[in-house]
Amino acid sequence: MTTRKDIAQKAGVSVSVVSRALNNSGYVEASKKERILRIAEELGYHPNPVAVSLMTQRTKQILFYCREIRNAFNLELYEGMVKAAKEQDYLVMFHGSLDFKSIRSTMVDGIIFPSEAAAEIYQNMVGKIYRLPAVSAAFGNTFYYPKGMPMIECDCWKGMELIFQYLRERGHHRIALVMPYDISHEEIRIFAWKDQIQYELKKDEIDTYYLGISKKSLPGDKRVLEFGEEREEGDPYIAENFWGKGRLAAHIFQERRLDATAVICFNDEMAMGFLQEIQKLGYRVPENLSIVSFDGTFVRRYGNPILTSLSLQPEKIGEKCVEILLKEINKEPFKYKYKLTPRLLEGESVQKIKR
Amino acid sequence: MTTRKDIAQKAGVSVSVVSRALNNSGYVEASKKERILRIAEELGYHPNPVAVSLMTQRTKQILFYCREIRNAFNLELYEGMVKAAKEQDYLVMFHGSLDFKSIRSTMVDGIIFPSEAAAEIYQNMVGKIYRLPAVSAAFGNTFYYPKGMPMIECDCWKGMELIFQYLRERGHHRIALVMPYDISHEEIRIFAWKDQIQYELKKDEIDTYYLGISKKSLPGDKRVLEFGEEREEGDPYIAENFWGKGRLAAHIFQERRLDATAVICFNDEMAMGFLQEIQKLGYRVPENLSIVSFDGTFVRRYGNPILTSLSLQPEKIGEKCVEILLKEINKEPFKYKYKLTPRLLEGESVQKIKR
DNA sequence: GTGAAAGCGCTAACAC
DNA sequence: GTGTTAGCGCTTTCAC
Repeated sequence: MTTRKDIAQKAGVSVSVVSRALNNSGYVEASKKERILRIAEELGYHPNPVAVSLMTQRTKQILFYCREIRNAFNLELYEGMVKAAKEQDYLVMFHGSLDFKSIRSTMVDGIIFPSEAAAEIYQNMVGKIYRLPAVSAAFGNTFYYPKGMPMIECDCWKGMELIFQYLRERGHHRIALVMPYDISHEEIRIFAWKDQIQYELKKDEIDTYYLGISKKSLPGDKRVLEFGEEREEGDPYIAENFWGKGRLAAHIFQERRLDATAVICFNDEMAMGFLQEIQKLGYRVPENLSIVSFDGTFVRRYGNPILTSLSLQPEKIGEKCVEILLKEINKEPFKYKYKLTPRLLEGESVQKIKR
Repeated sequence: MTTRKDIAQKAGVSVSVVSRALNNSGYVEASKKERILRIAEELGYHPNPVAVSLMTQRTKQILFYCREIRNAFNLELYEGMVKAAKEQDYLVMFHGSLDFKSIRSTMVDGIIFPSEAAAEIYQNMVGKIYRLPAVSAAFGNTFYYPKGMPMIECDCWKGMELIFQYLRERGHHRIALVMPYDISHEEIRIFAWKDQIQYELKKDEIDTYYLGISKKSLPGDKRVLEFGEEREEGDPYIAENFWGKGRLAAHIFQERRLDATAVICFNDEMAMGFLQEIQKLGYRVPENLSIVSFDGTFVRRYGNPILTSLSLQPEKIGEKCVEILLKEINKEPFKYKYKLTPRLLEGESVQKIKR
């Protein structure tokens, strides 16, 4: 690799002159400058980014600390980040198999978390001693609340309101909720659903219409697997991911003989599993049953019918995360809370029903 | 940030002693070592990765140069890379919005390309002057052939043979091919299909059963968009991506009134679009029409019915890419060609038919 | 205008 | 065993 020293030697000047010529800073005799530039070109010179980083104390890299790369929501978050980062010559690295400790031996200027939970765990483990600028995407989780980290939030509460409004306008009143968690989980979607559904369901019905796919929600049900848990051979429809949990939810829905006319799913992946399996069980979507999900990612298109989904604006969240993180890195002022408004994306999975 | 200097000062020794103590190299008096380690712990010391990189001339980072992050195949390639890289403490960066020139200001020890085409373009543009270790995933493309770069190939020819064998065993003989390219494109899947289908179709039928979704294949058809091209408002079923092209292919299939009993799709995303749209057009899958696609990624599960797909083993390719790239980086011996064998993943989209 | 020199945080050869 | 020194590739200050 050619260095500035090589160029200096060939041009018969010192390294500092080369540096000034190349960086367009300070005084350099015009003819010399030209010669230096030419030689640099000839030698195919490019500055060593590591040396520049050591000098400037900036790596121009950001880490997106995220485990689930197959989750379309995370992908779209990432796309937003890349877009915003590019404008300021930053690169975003996508990584989640890193343990928190080794983040410190990663060449980054800052770090982005995909959720309050990840952010807080990090904060407690290393954030206190290692003060790397960090921001987090957020969804109104009330349990985890990392202190001193800016949060970019999409308003899930508002989102649930929008979904209910949309469904009610189309005649739906008995509306079930499909979640990968237990009903007492500190999740804003659950609170918001309960808040809405109290007008339509009796108190003792709520538990029935809540389809929580977790061990706690379905005690003793062998079909439930936790995230990442190995599936036993031969089981036809369950899996340890959102899609598999969605499929299982369809079976539970049938087993409970629910008379719900609409189902709201935690995210698009779960909805895909639910949709597929409920159709296999003989339901027609949207004729017998309407489905709406959260997220609004591109996978909603893969459904047949295409899913109606509430966009949590992942790309915008991603962009905002980078914007704020870079402010933090550059010691510019920023706020600790940003709130984005969700938007309903109409698909084909909801039908108007007669009362 | 604490440095070794800080520790040295506090411990009353020189930086080199600290270095030796921390790196467990050379002689350090036991009691001093202990003290140094304790102070490092207290101060929350971690070595500056940039400085280490400058010193060792290794960034411990690899770049996966890839544009399409929404493509499940690329995602699974990436997952394989991450897995293999982790074992050797390497990080993989996912990036494709970088122009080739700026790769040079990225802190990486090597670079991985997702296809022969990308690899060759890079090779011609910067690879000749900038000799960064590089490898590429490959699919038997015969047009692009980057010299001097190791290629990890999954055998698409063999894959097509497997698909035909599978389909023939189930009574299929009139088999169409859905591709995002023109029939004269240098693509091994097209060659292999022609090679197989010559036994079952007459020469002048071949063009009809080839469903190429490209401007060249469908001259004057306004519904065709090139990759990345903006879609005009209001068009219901086309798009500038694999999924949209798959949907359009379904319409072409119907318009040509093809009597094919099976369709082979370029990849899972195209198959998802084709599947969805062909069902909307009234075909029943697999009862009226069977579908097989290439790739074998997780999105095949989102189909209803679940797609039967030929796995090109993306994770394994990704792992192998990293394995070879690291050999290249570490100047260990390696071969220039590695070939993986594809595997058919059965789904629900193929049915046995009576002759 | 220019070049020597110091320094970013770390390593490693070498003298003591 | 330990400290001094030079150097990785670059920037920047400061004499000249």
